[in-house]
Amino acid sequence: MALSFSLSPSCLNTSMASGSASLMWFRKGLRIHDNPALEFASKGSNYLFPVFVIDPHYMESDPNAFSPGSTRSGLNRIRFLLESLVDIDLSLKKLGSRLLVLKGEPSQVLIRCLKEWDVKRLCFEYDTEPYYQDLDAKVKNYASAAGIEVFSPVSHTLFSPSDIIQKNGGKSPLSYQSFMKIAGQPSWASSPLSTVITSLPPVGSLRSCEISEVPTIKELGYEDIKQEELTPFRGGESEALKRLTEAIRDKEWVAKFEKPKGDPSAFLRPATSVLSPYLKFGCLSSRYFYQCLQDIYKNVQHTSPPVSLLGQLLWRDFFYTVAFGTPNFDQMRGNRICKQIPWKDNDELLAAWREARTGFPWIDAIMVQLCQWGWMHHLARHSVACFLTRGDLFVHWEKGRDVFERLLIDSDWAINNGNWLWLSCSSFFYQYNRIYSPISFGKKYDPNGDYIRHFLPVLKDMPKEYIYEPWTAPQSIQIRANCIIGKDYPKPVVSHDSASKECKGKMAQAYALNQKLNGLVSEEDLRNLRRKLDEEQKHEVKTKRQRKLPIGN
DNA sequence: GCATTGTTGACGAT
DNA sequence: ATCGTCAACAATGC
Repeated sequence: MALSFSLSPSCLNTSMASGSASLMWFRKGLRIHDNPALEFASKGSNYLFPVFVIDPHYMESDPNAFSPGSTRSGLNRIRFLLESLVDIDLSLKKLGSRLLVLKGEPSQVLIRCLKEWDVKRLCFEYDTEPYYQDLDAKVKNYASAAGIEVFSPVSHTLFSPSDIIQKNGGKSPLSYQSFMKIAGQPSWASSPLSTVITSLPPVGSLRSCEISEVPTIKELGYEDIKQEELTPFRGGESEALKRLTEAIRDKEWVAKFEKPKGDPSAFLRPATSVLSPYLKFGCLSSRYFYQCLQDIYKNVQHTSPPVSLLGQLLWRDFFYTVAFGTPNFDQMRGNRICKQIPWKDNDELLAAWREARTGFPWIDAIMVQLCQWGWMHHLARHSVACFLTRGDLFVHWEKGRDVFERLLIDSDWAINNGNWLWLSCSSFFYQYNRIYSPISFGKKYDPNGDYIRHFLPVLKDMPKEYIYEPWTAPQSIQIRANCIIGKDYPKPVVSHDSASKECKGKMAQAYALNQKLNGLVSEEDLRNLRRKLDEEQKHEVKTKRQRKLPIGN
């Protein structure tokens, strides 16, 4: 199908003076197709400078991090980004241009480029994340003072988050249904107009700016890591379009797609499209994806949002909108939509979870897949997120969020935080009595435990009767399976039955407090509740011990 | 105030 | 495979 997006005529001012230069600043939106900023930058300019800035904060090796990578990102995602940059560089070269890679604090680098190259027009995709809101404000301030035209279109999402918030009376909708009601159809949904870029203006003189090619992982200062320990997913627009074509070739699969029915244990052929990392970096346009889906839907009976494939794109927009409209969205404190809950500060439990040694094979296998692939099925994410927070360990969702943010190749600020709020029953979803069992949830999809055997080879010879609960295997079986529990594979860090019961009790008390104080729970209120819960637990342990004592002693 | 709804729980009965 | 039960939440709409 043709790429078909129109820009409103007012955006297309082609009467620029000759000799003018435009700068296209790539951040997300690492694609040529459906890229309004790139298109606008290339129109009516004699020179085009396509720039990507390597932000040391994001890219520089950090030996103190808990996994290989920078302070903010694991190596898998850094590599995915570099692959995406190589791909866009190749595409630009085919169009008579190239990618100019620079290093440094992005606003400083950008401002220097604008001066040096006498840029008259600066184009970049609008970004709703707080980091870019701050950064972009600096760059825009400079540009407007210097008389540089700025074009910053919303093209990462289907809708403009600020439009939706405005339509909803200044607040973002807080449920999917209310979001859907307000959103309606995207403005561009039925305006097919092909805008395939066939050539680009040449890159002008670079003067004294230091430009490099896209660096390799090694050049960024990282050790080479064994291929088999890295993600099987390759970055880039070409790969994204290939994956999309493959996914939508099976029209029946697209029409019948129901997210909650997917199999989280499928790893040879994942149950979902795995387009999320490409959407995250903008290697794939969500709007192009949307139009491809509509193309298929119009001829066949199909599932509907929220469970359909289209529904997944709308979830993405939903979280982007709430995240944009909610101050302190990424933390509990000061977040008006987040329940205040006295989470435990327990680094040992957190480390056990993060390092895949909780002793629950289903949980640990998922965490290994996260570390190796940087991707796991949505329901697998639910399992481990629920386990860490309200289900078993009662560790703060922000801690789990940090681990996902670092390791996922598709980690996306709005969506990741939104889902952690959801799974921890801090917002959006509140039925804390519905807990995923770390034993039976995986078993119902994969009774043989093939997923566990693949990601936890230490358990590969454990009989299927015990693979979800290896600590219950008789010693003789453990010996035969070459896996002694407590030595080769850990014992469970908690008993799921008692831990989940305890969690439910804590959630009930925390909810009651939030309700009583109308959500205005102070640090002190939370401290008091935490103390109360600790005392109750001590008492509980004591009475249990007493019950165990032989009668008559 | 009350009924309904909410992307995806576990478990047991049919 | 589909249902009711368990125990039970908040937001929404009437």
